[in-house]
Amino acid sequence: MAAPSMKDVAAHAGVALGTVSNVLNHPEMVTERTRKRVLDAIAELGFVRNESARQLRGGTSRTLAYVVLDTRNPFFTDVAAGAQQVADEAGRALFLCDGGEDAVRQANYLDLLEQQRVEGILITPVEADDPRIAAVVARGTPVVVVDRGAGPDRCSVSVDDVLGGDLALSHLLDAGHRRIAFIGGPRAIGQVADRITGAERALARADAEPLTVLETARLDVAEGRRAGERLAGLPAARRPTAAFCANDMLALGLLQQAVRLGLRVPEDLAIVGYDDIEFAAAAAVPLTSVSQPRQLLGRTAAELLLAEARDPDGHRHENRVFEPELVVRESTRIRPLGGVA
Amino acid sequence: MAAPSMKDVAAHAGVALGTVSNVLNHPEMVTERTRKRVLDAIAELGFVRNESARQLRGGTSRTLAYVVLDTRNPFFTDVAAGAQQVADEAGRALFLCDGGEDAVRQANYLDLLEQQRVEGILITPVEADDPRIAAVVARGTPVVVVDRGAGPDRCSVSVDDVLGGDLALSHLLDAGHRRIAFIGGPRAIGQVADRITGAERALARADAEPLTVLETARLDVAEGRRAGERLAGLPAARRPTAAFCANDMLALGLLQQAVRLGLRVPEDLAIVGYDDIEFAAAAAVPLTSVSQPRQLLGRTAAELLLAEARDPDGHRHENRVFEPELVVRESTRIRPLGGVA
DNA sequence: AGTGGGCCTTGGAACGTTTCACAACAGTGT
DNA sequence: ACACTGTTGTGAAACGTTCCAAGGCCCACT
Repeated sequence: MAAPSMKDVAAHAGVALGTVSNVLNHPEMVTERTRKRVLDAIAELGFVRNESARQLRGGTSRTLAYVVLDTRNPFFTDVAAGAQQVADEAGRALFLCDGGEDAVRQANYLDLLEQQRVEGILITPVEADDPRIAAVVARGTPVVVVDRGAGPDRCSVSVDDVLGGDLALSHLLDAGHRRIAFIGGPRAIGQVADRITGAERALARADAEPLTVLETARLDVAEGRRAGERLAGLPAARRPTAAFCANDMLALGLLQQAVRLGLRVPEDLAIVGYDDIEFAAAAAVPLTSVSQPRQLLGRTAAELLLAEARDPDGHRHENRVFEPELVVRESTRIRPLGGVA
Repeated sequence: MAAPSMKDVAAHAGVALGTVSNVLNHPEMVTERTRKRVLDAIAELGFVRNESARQLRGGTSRTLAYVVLDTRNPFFTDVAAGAQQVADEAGRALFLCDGGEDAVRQANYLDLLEQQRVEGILITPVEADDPRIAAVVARGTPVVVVDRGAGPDRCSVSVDDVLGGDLALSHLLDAGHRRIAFIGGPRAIGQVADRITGAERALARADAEPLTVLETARLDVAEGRRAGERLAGLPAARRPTAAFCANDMLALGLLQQAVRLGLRVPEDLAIVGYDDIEFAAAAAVPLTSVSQPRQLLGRTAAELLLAEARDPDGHRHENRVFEPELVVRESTRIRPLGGVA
C-alpha cells in the first residue's frame, strides 16, 4: 500500500484534513483532545510528511548544500564542518555534494539543487568563472563561492592564494633554494593558478631559476607519489632542491615517495605544502605548509549565504578575503644534526 | 517576480502546458518546430523545473543519501567515494550528510531524508540498534547499514571488527607486548565495542595483563593527542608498551603527541591503528594499521541499496561481511638499528 | 470530394500539502 | 431568549508538474 497521507490520518482520526495540518503546524490552535487523537492516528499509521508537497505549496526549503571540490581532501571537510555549525544553529540541513574534481558532476549537482529549490548553495567550483554559476545566481538562488574570489554579482569567501604562493616561495628562497619546482594541477583550477602566480611573483624578486612546473591531473596523494618518482628520476645536478605543492595531499604523496626512493627531506629536497591539514603535522617529516582558516571560511560562507537567503533584496554581496599563514616545520628546516625525533 | 513555471513557458511559446511537458519528457513525440519554439521560450524565461512538483506527481526520486558518521574521517569519505561511483553509473545523485558523531543530528537527517522521499539511504549509525532506523525501514524506505552488521530485516555491509581487533592484538602479542592499551570511544559506537571484544579475545589466548581501556569522547586526532598525554604521564613501569587505537585518526594524534613528549615509537610505545587511511602510511612513523576495503564497502552498499529500490518486493536482504587485513609498518616493528628511512 | 488513419497537440485530473475564509459551537452579559 | 464574542474545526483553492484520453489536423487513398 502507498504511504499514508494526511487525508488518511484525518479519516482515521475522524477530523478534517485541515485539522491534521493544524496539529502539525499550529498545534496551539487545536484542543488537547483533538490533538491527541490526531497524533495517535499519525503514530498508528506511520504517517510521514511529504516534504515535496510541503515545499511545493509553501515555496520554501530549509536546506542548504555545499558542492565540494573533493570530499577526500580534508581541507574541504574542515570547511564543511564550519558551514555545518552555522547551518545547525540556524535550523538548516546541509547536504554535501562531492564534485570529485569533475566539472560535469559538479554541473549536474548544481542543476539538481536548483531544481530542488534549495535555500542556498555553497560551492567550490572546479572552474572559477563557470557561466552556470552566474546563471543560477541570475535566476535567484543565493550562491556563495567558497575558496575562490568572485565578481561583484555574488558573495565569496576566499584566502589570498597569490599571497600564499608568495609566502611559500619567499620562505624557500630565504632558505637558499634557487632551483624550485611547483607541483599541482590542473591549471584550470583557480587556486592552482593563483598559487603559481604568487610563487612566480616571489621568484621575480630573487635571482633564481624560473619555476619548474610539474602539472598534475588531480590534487591527490597518488599524483604526489607520481611527482616524487619524476623528481627522484632526475640527475641530482638538474633536480630541484625544493618543491612547493599545491596542497598537502600532493605534498604527503611526494614526501612518501621521495623518502622511499632515497631522497632525504629536507636535505635533498625541501617540501612546502598547502592547507595545513591535520595530517601535515603528523607526517613522516612534519610538513611546512601554508595554513588557511578552514572552519572560519566555512562559517563565514554559510553566514553570508543565510543572510542573502533571508533578505534577498536588502542584501549586498561581499567578497571576503582571508590571509594565509606559513607554518614552518621540519620539511624545510635544515636540521643541525642527526635530527630524529 | 516568481520563478517562471511551465505555464509561463507554454504561454510564451504559444502552446499548451502539456506540450511543454512533452518537450521535456518525451521529446520524440513533438515536432522539431514546436520543440524549438518551446526550448527557446525556456531559455528566454530562464525556466527551471520544479523538482518538488515533479516528485509529488511522479512519486519517485532519483536521489540517494549517505548519512556519514563523520566526514572528517577519511575512512568515510573513501567509502562515500565508492558509493558515489555506483550512484553515478546508475544516474543517481548522492547527498552526503555529516552526522558528526552526533546522534541527534543523525536522527534529524534521517527524518528529513524520509520526508523527502529519497530513493534510499545509506547510513553508518552512531548507535547500531537505533529504533529509528528500524522505523524507517518498516515504513518502506530502503536502508543499507554501512560498516555495521544488521539484523535480517535490512541489508548491511561491514567488516569483521572483532576479527580486526583480534588481528591487531595478536600481532602485538606476537611481538612480545604484555601490557597493552586500547584507545577509543565512546563505547556506544558499535565498531569500538567490537574491536575491544576482538582485542580481548586475542588477549584471552595469551598470558598477558588485561586490556587497559582509555575511553575517548570522539574518534579524532585531538582525542588521540590527549591519550598521548595520559600515556606519557604514566611512570614507565606501569605504562603500556603498546597501544591499539580504534582508528587511524586517534593513532596519528597519539603518535604525534607521544613523540613530542619524548617517547620513541615503537621502542617505548608500539602503535596499531585502524582503517589504514592514506595518511597512515605517510605518518612520522609509518603506522601499522588494520585495513578495510573502503571503496568496495561503499560500492557494495550502494549496489544493494539500488537493487532494493528497484525491486522492493523481490529483494532479499543481505548482510555482507568483509575481512580486514593487518598492514604492518614501522610503528610496531622493532627496528634493528638507527632506523631512519 | 469523402473517408480513414497517423501524428501532434490539448485540456484536465491528480499528487499531498498549507492556508484562509468561514461555519459551528459554547459561553457571557443583557 | 437574544445577540455577541471568541475559540475550534471545516472545506476548498492553489502550488507546478505528469499523464492520459480525446480532439484536431493533414495527407493519402479510393
